[in-house]
Amino acid sequence: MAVTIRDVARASGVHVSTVSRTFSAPHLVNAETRTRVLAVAEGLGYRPNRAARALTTGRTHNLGLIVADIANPFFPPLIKAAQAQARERDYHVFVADTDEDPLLEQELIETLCKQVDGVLLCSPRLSNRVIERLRAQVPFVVVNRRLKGLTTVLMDVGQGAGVAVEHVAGLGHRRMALLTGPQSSWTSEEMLAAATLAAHERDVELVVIGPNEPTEHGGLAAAQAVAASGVTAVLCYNDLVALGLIEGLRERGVDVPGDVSVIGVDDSLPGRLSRPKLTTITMPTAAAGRMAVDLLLATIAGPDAGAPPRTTVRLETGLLIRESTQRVSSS
Amino acid sequence: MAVTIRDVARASGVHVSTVSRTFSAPHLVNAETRTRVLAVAEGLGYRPNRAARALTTGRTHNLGLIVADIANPFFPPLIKAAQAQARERDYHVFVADTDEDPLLEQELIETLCKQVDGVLLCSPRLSNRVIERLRAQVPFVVVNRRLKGLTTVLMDVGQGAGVAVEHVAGLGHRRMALLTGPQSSWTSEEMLAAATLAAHERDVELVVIGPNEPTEHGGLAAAQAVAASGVTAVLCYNDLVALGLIEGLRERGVDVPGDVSVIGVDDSLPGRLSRPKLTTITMPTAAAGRMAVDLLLATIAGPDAGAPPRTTVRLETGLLIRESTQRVSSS
DNA sequence: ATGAAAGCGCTAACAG
DNA sequence: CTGTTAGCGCTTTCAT
Repeated sequence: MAVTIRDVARASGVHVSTVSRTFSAPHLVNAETRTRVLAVAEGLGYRPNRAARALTTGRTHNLGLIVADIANPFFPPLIKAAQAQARERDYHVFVADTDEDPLLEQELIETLCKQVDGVLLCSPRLSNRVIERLRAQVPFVVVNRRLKGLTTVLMDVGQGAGVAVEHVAGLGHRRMALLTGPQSSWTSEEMLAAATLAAHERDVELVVIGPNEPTEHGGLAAAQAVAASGVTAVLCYNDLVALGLIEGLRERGVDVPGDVSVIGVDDSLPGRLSRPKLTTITMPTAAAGRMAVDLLLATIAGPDAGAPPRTTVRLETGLLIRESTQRVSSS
Repeated sequence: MAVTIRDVARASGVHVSTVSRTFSAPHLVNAETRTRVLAVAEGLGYRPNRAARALTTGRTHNLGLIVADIANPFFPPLIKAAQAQARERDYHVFVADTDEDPLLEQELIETLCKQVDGVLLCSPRLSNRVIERLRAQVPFVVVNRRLKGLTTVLMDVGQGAGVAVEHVAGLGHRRMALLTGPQSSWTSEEMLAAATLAAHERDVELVVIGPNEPTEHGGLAAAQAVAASGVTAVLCYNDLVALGLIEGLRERGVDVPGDVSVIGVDDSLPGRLSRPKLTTITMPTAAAGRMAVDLLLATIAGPDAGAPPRTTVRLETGLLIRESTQRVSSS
């Protein structure tokens, strides 16, 4: 077995509780004793057993991070940032992929919750009812979904969508399409609402096409409808859809941005590396990940720690203009 | 507090040990009692506390997964697969990103190891010496690095590189470059060795350029050297480097694949969606993730479980020919 | 087949 | 400031 607190106690001639204090409340122990114990612990290669500690403190110092699809390029930067922030705060994080399956998501939360102090739910597919029930078991912070009474981090894609429509209108486009995402997506709803409003204001006609699968296949499949719609600009649910659409349009002899301007959402790696470089709405995924972790930790600490119990943080998005949008051709 | 085994015992009128058995050794308990206990547990929403269980059994049912960079598109499919496989086996997984920092990697392993039954090390940056020392603390399985006496999952990129050189030679190229990766990368060394051999056999001149940063920036930065080298084909450390290179060449008026053919490694999403579609060596990342988890679990179970203690699994790679390679122009 | 009791590694009052 | 004493939730002999 590994070296325990008991070994350290014996080797340094003090009681276990003193060793314990040395690690969890150093100020309560004599400086001399402390350094001695520390030295012995170091020498023995002692590492506190967090699971055992959790048993008495009720704090595991672990977080759960649940996402729909790790392989979706939107998530890795978020996971990376959340994980880094957690480590900074001395927390480890379980990462789980639900494969877009609500039942699996629920099962995961339930088995995980005994082992974590809180759970980060990213773009959850679970029904509000279930989330409501689960939150009694473990603190939640939700990313990119609006949920009454829960701490939430939102990336304000609506704002970005508005700016995108402005951009397109400014380039002279009068007729544009919006490729929506999955039915249950909060992001998609936000985009729809904001784009509708902005289009109306700028007197741009908006054609809504969807729902679409949130992948390149979704975009590819929508190319037919886009080509037939006669629009000269398209705002897509995400970069993947945009990239798939561009591919589909190309197959039909429609040039981007020559004939049609295309805008994505996420500023994902594929969009940055594609040709033409994708104009896209930037999502503050890393900031959202860090923020979500801090809010979760604050929630865990409890209201006594001066943390606002239920907050909704709205992070700004931006429009990154690259090569896939251009002035409408004067044909 | 949450509902414990004690609550279930009280509510179903049996002793805690019986409840415990109901979950961990069902066959040792009377069928009638078992169903009753199960029903009560279900009704109370009882979930065993894995951390507490770990304290007595020594098995946490958790795995650690350590990668250099979650945001590198090579890793997400591997993480996803490993995580899914682990869940299948009733294991949860901690995911940690080392930011390519060996010290952080070591620290992570040391704090994690008390909470996991084993660790999956993906493309570790740690020195062999340190790994050697750490393996005493916790079972390891290493992905994409050759390590004496450790269970290892290798993706045979050397084989793929050989095929790639064949492909290029078959297209009439007589002079090609290899953009290597980071100094410490096993993958890079394998590619170098195999490409050198294959080039020699096919009487192709091989120019080695590197080391390069394993990102699009690395490729971009190498474009100058590639353009100056006068090669007509380039095999790159990974897709990102290839994509960066293509971008850099384009800026210099060099067309891909018109003037230069480019091959990447990974079959990552950006390569699939870029233009021209990248010819690439496919890496069996998902299979490697699943395999690594199963080998790790076997290692944990111990040699008594009939598992080969130290295996080296070599997974085949392939060449996916798309649009970034073509017959050498007869100029 | 079930109960009793001890203990996993650690923390948390409570004494002293 | 340090030692004593209980447990945290669960498994595991050992009895019964």
